[in-house]
Amino acid sequence: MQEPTFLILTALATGPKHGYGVTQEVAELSEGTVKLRAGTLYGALDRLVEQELVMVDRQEIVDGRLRRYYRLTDAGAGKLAEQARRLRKHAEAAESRLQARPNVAFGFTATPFGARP
Amino acid sequence: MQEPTFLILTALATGPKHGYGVTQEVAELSEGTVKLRAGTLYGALDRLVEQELVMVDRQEIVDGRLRRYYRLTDAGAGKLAEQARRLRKHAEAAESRLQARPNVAFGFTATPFGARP
DNA sequence: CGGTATATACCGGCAAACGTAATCTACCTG
DNA sequence: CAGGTAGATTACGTTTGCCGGTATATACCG
Repeated sequence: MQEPTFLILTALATGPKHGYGVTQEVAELSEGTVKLRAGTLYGALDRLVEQELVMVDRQEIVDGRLRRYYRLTDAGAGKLAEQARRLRKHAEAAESRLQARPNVAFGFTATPFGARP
Repeated sequence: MQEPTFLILTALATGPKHGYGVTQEVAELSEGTVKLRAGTLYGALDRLVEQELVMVDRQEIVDGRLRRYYRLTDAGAGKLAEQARRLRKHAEAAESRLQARPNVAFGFTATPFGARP
């Protein structure tokens, strides 16, 4: 599972949202670093529905525009929990290994012989 | 950056390793869940070298076989640190949201009306 | 002698994300 | 009232990067 997909599931964890709402929620929870494009968003949602990690909650028509709400299934919540644990483990592994690494504490220090800037 | 790539950088954080060594290290640090295939490994290494996140440290010939060691560049270590922080944030966001979610505390509880098992 | 472990190279396939444009309505601004 | 912005989804082509398999080569073990 890739990052956009993971974040979509995370956004849906607090309750049903429609596609556009997911985009906003993802932008927020990622501190503005991830802005989902339409292609990514709806493509991922379709796949998630197919995999039954997400389902269509309901749909409304507001101002003549369709608004389709999605929500996590139990399987989706389970999958998200599993993936979150996985990510955390990986992040911890990386961070502890980086600490053990003497050089490059903050930004730029010793670039060993022969390396370019 | 995807998971295999992230794990390759993590494996190299403790010091230079050759390709095969990276595979083993990744299998270990991921608790056996990620076993890199040759195509994935060398493809990713080539890309990382091109992006200058990793560089060839040295190469030896052992038993007539080439053994090429790779190591993290400073840029690579920086990128890894950044990505690790990112992953941790995402994992935290997901986990706190899942806690806030009442049903599905442990595995299987209330499956709302109309959902299949 | 055959299988397994160590190591890397190469290549085609494919899923997913990326990017952009098109569409439609409501609302605000000059 | 024209024109831009925000909301919301659909559609389509491109690119990226992982996946799987095959090939190659040597050493060691049973």
